[in-house]
Amino acid sequence: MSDVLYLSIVSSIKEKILKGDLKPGEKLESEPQLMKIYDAGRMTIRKSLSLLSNEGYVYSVPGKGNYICKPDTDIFQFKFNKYDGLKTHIDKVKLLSVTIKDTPKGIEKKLNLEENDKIVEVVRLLSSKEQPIALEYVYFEYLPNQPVIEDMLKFANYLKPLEEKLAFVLDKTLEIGIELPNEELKNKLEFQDNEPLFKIMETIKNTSTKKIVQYTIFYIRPKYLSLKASLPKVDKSSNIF
Amino acid sequence: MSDVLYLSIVSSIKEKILKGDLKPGEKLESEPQLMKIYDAGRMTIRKSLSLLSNEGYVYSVPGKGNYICKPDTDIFQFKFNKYDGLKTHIDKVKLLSVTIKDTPKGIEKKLNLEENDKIVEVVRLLSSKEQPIALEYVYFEYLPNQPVIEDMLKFANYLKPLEEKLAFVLDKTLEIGIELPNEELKNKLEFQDNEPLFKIMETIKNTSTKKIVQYTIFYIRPKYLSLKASLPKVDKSSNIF
DNA sequence: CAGTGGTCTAGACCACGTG
DNA sequence: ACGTGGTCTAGACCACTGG
Repeated sequence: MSDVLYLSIVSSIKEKILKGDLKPGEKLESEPQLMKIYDAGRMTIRKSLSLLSNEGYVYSVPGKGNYICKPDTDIFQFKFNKYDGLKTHIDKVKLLSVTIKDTPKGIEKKLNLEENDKIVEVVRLLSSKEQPIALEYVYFEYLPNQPVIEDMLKFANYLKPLEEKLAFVLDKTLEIGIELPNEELKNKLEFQDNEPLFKIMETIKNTSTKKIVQYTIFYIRPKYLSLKASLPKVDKSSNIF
Repeated sequence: MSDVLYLSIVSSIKEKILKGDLKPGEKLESEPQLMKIYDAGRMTIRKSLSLLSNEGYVYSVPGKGNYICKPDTDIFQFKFNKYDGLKTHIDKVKLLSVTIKDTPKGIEKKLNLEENDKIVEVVRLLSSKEQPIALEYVYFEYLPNQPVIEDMLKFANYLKPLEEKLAFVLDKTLEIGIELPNEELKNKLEFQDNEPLFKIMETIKNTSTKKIVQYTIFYIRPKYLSLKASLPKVDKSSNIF
């Protein structure tokens, strides 16, 4: 029960679905019927249906009716940030190298570049107070006259401000894999056993220009990374309907 | 440009955001102003704002105004299904064992069970035409007089029908880790090197009863599992607003 | 054809935030 | 007091679906 009519209608219908009175695929009462049932105007009913639709409970077919969804339980959602989402606080970010290369092996396809283009490779080591945790390789197109180096030294996540500015145009993709470390990785991460590492590949693409802005490979020891996902929750925070 | 007024308003405002004329944090024109700008009624303007809100472009503060969002770029979404989401088709599902145990070590906390409760452990091997791909341990409470065994033998995913019926009440959680296989895992998956495995832990909880319905550990060779995630896309499929 | 959902308007009242 | 967004209504017209 809510003091707002359309929310109380939402609760009522949701309860019927949860109790099983309304089953996936079944048709709801028509909107004129719902108006009578809940003593509400049409737009109020439709606001309720809109909310239920956003939350994945209901869909509608023009000319036919409103129906209960058969929900997809296979979509998981997880919040992930290379720097904030770790189990340990990152105390040090050490810039190992910044290299301008002109023959990137294996990476050129990822960045959609021509053969003559140059790319910047940034290698950074992330450590807690005690020990190294992760190694990061960042690749992006080399554009002369762009002073990125200073920002890289200053900020753990130097792309963050850019991301917030361009966020609506950026499309990020993650791929998670496993890799057994080679000697270089072992040395840089300062361990000697054959502990496998998470290999996280992040691609950032500008959807306007269709170009890949950045490609990152992130190696991290599993004990420091928590990869938890859950079914997407719909935020009811919005009041606009 | 769309033949539907509120959609054309959405496009117009979205374009302004993408071009950078409207920046995150900035205030939109007030609703009465927007009514004049677009020559539309209030509810039409609000429908547009509603859509923009659902897609993460706009939020509103009662008594103040509508604002451009500072989007969160750290939430990734991926579609995952233990059985359909693999790189290889699963040809065989071999039931290795079904055991009723009364002292589950390490699992009892996960299932919120009392000490005297019994649980069922189901071990299954999933194989392609050529070779074993994944090993699965499923744990759930043992309830006498419930013939689950037959279903388990018949269906690769025996919980699937149940899931679809109860989907609105089920809360699924995934955790992804890495594990170096012990001898048992190596033998069952028929390989001898030290290839690390994805360890995927799935918890299924009934949100009504607050009980954990099922806990699954899924070991899979990395070459057969594709774990790709992207920023959540908002489906504009819904016509209810 | 009647019934359904989709779009849109004009207008009302409220609670909230700022002066 | 005024402007803002939040809720709600009554009524209109349209396109689509079904018998």
